[in-house]
Amino acid sequence: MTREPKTKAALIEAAIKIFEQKGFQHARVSDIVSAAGVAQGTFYIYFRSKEEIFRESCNGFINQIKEMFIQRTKHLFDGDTADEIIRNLYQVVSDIIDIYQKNLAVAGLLFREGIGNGRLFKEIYEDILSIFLSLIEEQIKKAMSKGFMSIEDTEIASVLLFGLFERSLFYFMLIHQKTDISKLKRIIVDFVLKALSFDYNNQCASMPPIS
Amino acid sequence: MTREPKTKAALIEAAIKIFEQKGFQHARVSDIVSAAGVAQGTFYIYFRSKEEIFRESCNGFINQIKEMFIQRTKHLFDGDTADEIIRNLYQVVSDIIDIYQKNLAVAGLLFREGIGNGRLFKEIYEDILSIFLSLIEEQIKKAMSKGFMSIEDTEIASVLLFGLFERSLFYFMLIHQKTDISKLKRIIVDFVLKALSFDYNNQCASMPPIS
Amino acid sequence: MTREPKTKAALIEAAIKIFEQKGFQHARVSDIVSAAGVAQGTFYIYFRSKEEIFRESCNGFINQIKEMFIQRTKHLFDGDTADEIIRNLYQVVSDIIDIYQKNLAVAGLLFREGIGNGRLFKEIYEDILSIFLSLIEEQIKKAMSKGFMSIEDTEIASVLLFGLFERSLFYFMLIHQKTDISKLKRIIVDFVLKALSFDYNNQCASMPPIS
Amino acid sequence: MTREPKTKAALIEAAIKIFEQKGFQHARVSDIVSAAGVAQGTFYIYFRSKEEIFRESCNGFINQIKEMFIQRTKHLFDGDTADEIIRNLYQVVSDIIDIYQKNLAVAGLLFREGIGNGRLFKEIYEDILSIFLSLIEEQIKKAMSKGFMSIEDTEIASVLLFGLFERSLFYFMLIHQKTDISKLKRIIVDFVLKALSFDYNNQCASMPPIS
DNA sequence: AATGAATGAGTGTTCATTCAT
DNA sequence: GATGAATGAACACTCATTCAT
Repeated sequence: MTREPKTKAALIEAAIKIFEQKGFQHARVSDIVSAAGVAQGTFYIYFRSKEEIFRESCNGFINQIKEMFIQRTKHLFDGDTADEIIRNLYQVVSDIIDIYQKNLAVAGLLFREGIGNGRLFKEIYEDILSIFLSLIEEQIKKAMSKGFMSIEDTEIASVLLFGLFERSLFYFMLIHQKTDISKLKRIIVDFVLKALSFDYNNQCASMPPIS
Repeated sequence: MTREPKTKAALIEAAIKIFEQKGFQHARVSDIVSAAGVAQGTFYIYFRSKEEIFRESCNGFINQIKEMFIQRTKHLFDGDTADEIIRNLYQVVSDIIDIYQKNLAVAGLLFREGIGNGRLFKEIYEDILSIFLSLIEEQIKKAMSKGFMSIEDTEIASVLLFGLFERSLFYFMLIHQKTDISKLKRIIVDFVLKALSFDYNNQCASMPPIS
Repeated sequence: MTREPKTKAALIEAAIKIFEQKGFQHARVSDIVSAAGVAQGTFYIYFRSKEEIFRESCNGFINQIKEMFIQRTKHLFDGDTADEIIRNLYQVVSDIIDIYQKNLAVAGLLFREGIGNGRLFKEIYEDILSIFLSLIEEQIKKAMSKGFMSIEDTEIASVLLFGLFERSLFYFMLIHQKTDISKLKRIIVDFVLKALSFDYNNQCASMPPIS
Repeated sequence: MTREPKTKAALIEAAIKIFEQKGFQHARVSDIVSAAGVAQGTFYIYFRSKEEIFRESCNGFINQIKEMFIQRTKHLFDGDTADEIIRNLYQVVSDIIDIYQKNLAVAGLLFREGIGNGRLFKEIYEDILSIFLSLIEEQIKKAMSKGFMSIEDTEIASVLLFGLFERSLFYFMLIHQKTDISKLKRIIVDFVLKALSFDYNNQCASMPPIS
């Protein structure tokens, strides 16, 4: 386990704070270092540039979501009843939102500042996009093979799902921060399943009482 | 009606081209004026700042979509059969995508560069968001009152729909420009209607053969 | 005739002064612009970089010497008596030294600062070197063909002459500024002619009383 | 006699290599230490500054030439025939060139980088200049007193000789490395002697067959 | 309306040097 | 002696904006 030096962690923490406050463009490296309590030059021991610390600042969040998603979806369709699958899906949605909430500052960075700024965008946002699109598509295909749903074009469906997720979290977490989160989770699951022509069968698809 | 002077139009055209090439941040006013074939100072006769020309560059596109949307949705639920509504909705989706396609450069500006960049974002993107969210929500309420669908929370539904639209067009028009557009239109309509628990009734909801 | 803008000339003049005082490395662009009485940004209208103004500062001097040399040596060996040639050569030497003296600051720049500083050196000094070596060699060959001297290797001779000139002017003009210049001119001519086995014949090679 | 510690020697060796590659200005202390395989801080145990290691890097070469010159010229005019003196002078020239060749990297440093760079120049180059000028002048006076030559101004003559030597070695060793060295040695001796009005008498001044 | 030379505030980055371990 | 993380002063260069013509 390579211990991240304290200084680097302090710089990242400071960077997130400053980027959030001023936006990427208006954040000065000098703001970051003074917030981190280190000297100007120290910054360049750990980061090649302001862009690099931006990227690294986003990584923790991206990786958390990615890993969680991969873990949680492994057994998403292991159950055989619709009910089980609904519960599983709810869990995934719930976890994504929780991670989003715990990393609100970074999420803001990523979806507000990361998009735009030319170079940064291409490397960060489009990466995330392609990673999640393939993860989502994989799950849809699995669901289809298990007979839970029938979709004409899995790529298009994945993109629609991604967009629906990304922008709604962006809106409700960052712009309009007042919604009842557990209601949001429930509605998203329902919306998604219906949109994907999920076969609710004759089972009573009651939402789980999970927080 | 004062016609836009030639010079101003040339500047906007040049700005779109340069913003598209280099992104807002890296586009220089000097790039824009030299692309437009006018002098530095001329720029400031027509625009107060680089931000202003950015905003004005986006306006045509935003207004086209907004006006079309308002016109087309006026009679969206005037029909009484599901089939008519499906046709109407398809028309709206189709028109949005067509306008998007005709303004690809500006759409790219708006959804790539407009998001982010602090000040610009707040003023442009969140404006669009709130305008479209209320327009969408209004339609959903109309649909509910006509008995075509039943939605738990119309605000959340609007946000989900907006996100689904915005990001999917962004993806298929700007990043991954190879999808069969008419198929995309059809699938979006279907996806949206299912997600909104649209009551297809016992009618044969065949998609119209419209281009 | 393209008029050099006043501002550019002022910048070059200021640059020469500042470079002379502080050396290339320690001269700040801000020193130069404030000496020239213009704004920081104005510098970059006329020069791409600090290096570029250095190069341009040297050009006037280099070109003066080069043109004079070419003009003066055209008829260097037109005379048929040794005496005439000695007079002509004296004229060349004298003119070089006069130009050197009139451009002492720039000459100092070139031979003190221009050598070294990696990139600058290669482009400026070695250019001058090759230009003058070929000009000198050409003259030596002419002198040989006219029978005034007999040299084993004209390239080596040119290099020796160039070095002898360059360093002695450097020394007597810039380091040790107290020598009797007309004596120096006379001795250089004599030194050079002897070194090149010039055939003084039986003529009385009295130096001309030219200033 | 305290032997130079290994580390110091490694640093000097590395410094010469890096200075040669990048030039003094662009050589970083960090380049030198990493080439020497030691830590940043170690550098400052042995050298007060980047300038100091530059100076020390040049010292070996300068001292070698100086010592050789002093030794070899002790008996330069001990012989009474011109032939002996020619042989002796050839030996000096030959030894200088050999030392130059064995220290090509350092010689390059000194004559490319050492000149220029303000402070460094004054302390290093002008030192060398004055040392060698006095050594040369001393020899010329000795030669005059022995009746081998007759010179109007020994200082000017010394400067001319120094320049001729320095620049020609610089040129043929560092810029244009293809000349026949033994030919160069022979021609320099001849050039110098003629320039100094050396009295070849009626002796057969055959060059020695030394390599 | 148009010009384009001039402005000058703003900042990312470098790197020689230090010092606690 | 050796380390290497930390320092922080220093500066070239950019470019949106202005304004006299």
